[in-house]
Amino acid sequence: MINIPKGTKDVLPSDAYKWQYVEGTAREIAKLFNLKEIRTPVFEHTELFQRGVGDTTDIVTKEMYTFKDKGDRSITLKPEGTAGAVRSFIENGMASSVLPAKMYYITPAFRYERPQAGRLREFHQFGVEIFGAKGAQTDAEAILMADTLLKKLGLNVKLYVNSIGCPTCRAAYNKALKEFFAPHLDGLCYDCKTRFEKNPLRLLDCKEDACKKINASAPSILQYLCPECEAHFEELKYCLTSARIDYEIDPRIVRGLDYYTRSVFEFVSTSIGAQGTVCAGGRYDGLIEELGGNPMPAVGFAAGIERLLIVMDQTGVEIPAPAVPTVYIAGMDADCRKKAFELAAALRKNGLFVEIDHMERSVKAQFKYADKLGAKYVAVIGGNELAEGKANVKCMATGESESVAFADMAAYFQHK
RNA sequence: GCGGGCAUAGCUCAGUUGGUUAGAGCGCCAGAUUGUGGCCCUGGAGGCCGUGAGUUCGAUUCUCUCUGCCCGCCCCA
Repeated sequence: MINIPKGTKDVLPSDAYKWQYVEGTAREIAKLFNLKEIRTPVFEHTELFQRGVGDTTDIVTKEMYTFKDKGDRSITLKPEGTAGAVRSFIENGMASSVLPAKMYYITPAFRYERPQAGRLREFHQFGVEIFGAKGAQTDAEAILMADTLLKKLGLNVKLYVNSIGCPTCRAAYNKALKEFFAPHLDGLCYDCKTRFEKNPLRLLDCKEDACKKINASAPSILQYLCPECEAHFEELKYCLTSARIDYEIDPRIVRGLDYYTRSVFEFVSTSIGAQGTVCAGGRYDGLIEELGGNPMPAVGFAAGIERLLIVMDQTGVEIPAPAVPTVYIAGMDADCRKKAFELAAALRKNGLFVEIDHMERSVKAQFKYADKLGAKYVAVIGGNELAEGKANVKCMATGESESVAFADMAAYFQHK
């Protein structure tokens, strides 16, 4: 017995409709916002993520699925979707075509982590990227799109937004943070001491009580935004309000990927344990240049499909049930089953959802099976029917039967 | 990477203070007039009681190891 690898999950045939519903809804919303799908490889050169996601991030330093291929190239399974989309945007010269370039993807992603509720090693994201637009209205549109999707899926979420500024204001803020934390260094946890050196921004979202107490009075990034970033953030807030989107400003939101600038946001569900962030994103104006393209602003977000499904499940969101067969054709003996097969083939050519017996079951058992499938009608073919060229069609809901000629069946079921 | 919990039928779980054939419910298959579903009834299939070792006359039960799963931290979607 070979088991499924740690941190992965099968989507079983009986559950696939849930995924299809979420993915289908995401595609629908994407269409409303004029996004086209992009599909990029599941693996890329390792360097893409090192530069794109950030050399010092947890994702790159300890969570990537990296291996050498037979040509001795370092290859990495994508740990997120943005880097690949940006690589493709640059490589295909999309900067010279119509802007903005608005696209979405539904992709698996891989991170070597300790599996937990809503956190798998292979997980799936619906992601959106908009390239070329620098105004906050575009950030707001991305948020609006995420909000539309989450609401359409029936989720109750809270939106938190923040601005982490541009490299200029962040430098000033980092300096201020260091000045603030320096006298408290001894009181910080071990992790925070290294954060102090490497990435002071991250000091803000430490969960340790001692650190929380200290950073409660830390200066806010919002006080250090440069005039341009501040104006951008003001415009974002204005747009969100005008789109009637509720939000809360949380100056502690900092993202774990290096590429974010200015707007960052998270949609958090309260009905799921620790992994409550169901969708998150922000602006990344420096990333395209970082990856070798001409400077170009961009904004995007990603939603974790597994997390969406968990929340929907826990809150009892009803997902439309999969389609059921219009008709099940039961055959009493071998000859009748042959006729059933022939009729099924003909009806399917007319686009009808038809099922027949594959297990050589009794008529009774075939009825039970048809009932389990939820078939709306069962057409029974026995010796008499075969001789008369008609099937005995029973409506499963009402229990009523009537005779229908084989030749008329396609028309009979067409609108049932 | 750190901490806690749990591994018995396809699923959800009982159980054995260590003792011959390990149980229930659900699900699956079949039967109840060999031409007709749902409800009820009856029967059946299906478990080396997660792995390896130890203690013991004897381990599914006690001890340890490993593995896996779940939950939390970290991090993130």
